[in-house]
Amino acid sequence: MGRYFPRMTPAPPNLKPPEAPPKPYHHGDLRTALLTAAEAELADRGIEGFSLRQVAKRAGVSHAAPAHHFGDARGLLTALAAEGFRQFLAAQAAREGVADDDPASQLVAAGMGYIDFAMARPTLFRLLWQSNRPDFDSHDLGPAAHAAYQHLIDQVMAAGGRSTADEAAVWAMAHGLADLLAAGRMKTVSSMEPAARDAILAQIMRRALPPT
Amino acid sequence: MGRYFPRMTPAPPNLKPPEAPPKPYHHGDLRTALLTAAEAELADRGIEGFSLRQVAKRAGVSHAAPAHHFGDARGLLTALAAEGFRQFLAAQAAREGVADDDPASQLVAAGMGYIDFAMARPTLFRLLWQSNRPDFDSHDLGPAAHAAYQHLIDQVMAAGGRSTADEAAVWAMAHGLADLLAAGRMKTVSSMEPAARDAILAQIMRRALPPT
DNA sequence: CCCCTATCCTGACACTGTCAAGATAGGAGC
DNA sequence: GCTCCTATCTTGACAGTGTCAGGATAGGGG
Repeated sequence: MGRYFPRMTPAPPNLKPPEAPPKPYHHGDLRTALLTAAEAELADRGIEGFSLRQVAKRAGVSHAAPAHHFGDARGLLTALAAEGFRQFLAAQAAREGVADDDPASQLVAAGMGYIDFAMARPTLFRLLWQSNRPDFDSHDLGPAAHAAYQHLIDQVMAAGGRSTADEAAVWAMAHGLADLLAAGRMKTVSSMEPAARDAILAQIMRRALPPT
Repeated sequence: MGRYFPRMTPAPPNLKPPEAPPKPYHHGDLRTALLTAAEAELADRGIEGFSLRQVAKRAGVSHAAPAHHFGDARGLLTALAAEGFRQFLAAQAAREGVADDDPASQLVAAGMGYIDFAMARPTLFRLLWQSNRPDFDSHDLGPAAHAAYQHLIDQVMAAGGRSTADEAAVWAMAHGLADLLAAGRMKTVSSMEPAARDAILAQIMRRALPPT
């Protein structure tokens, strides 16, 4: 079966001068190139407009070249999501590195990293959290996904969280802010300048912290 | 252009006995039938697996019949989303009707309705909040979408909210819980029995309320 | 009774994901 | 050097998709 989404823009003529470089038969690092092209395509056309053939074209290979590395479209998106979760975790670590050492500040920092990632790469964020196209039972995506949000939960515990409610509150607050900001629906916050935005987001995150 | 997602299951033989009822040429209420079929398809195959031809088949009409009523696939999803937002608002009203009269209780009730809708119809919820396929600038979807979440904001004000942070905190908390529950990622909460789940969710929602 | 309009169908097109089969390189062994 | 083996990439095909153009059908006003 198939899906068919017409291009919104007919694409400019794009008359290519005969500048064809002697493209080698073997790419060399096609797997990485496809992942890069896939994220670019995702950002350009969205999850629902994602096309495997378009990714191949962007990487300069034939439409069936991705099959060897990823099996099918689901496999490519699964690999992309796994890599995405690792970078998602890295975004949290980056915030923690420049925050105060006390557990509450570290927890808020993790939440801020959560939000940073969502705002910087909104489509990838939605692939991680709102799509069912990747295979979350995959051998590499499964653990990667679990590790990413588990880190936030660990921080809750370190900050004195004791109940399911404590975990859920902090996670939901970070995730709700991230999702609404990634979707561009919370313009009262997203339109602020970065410093003020960070301040207000940190203040909000603290509300969800375990009551002392 | 087109998309192509293969069916995961080859579908059972489904040998039809010659029970063809004398199907009339004019359906009578095809618009409504298509919206119903569309939501069913959405629930079955997800947003990414949504197919206009499959909707038409489900409604028992030709593949091009929807065009007259909705223009294109985007038009159908836009109409479906608009109706969805109205029911989303109704879910909040239902909770408010059985809650205490004080502003804080009413606000928590609105949040619970927000979550109710997400858990009862997760795919439709994601069409409303995480998809870019509907046209949110449409004449009926635009106002419907705005009214739906604006109601929550209004409740925040009635409950003593004064700042952007107050609005954002309550909205993000309700939305974060709803989204994670709809996606089935917060199993520690979603697997609870309804009464206990409601209690813990209400407790969490109260954390986001404007500080008294 | 005629015609007009809304409604619905048929057929075509370009684009999609996937599969099968062939073409090409790169290296190991000799 | 040469052969052969394997991984990699291409080509071609197929069924399914959204959209458009044009034709068929009903139902109601004159």
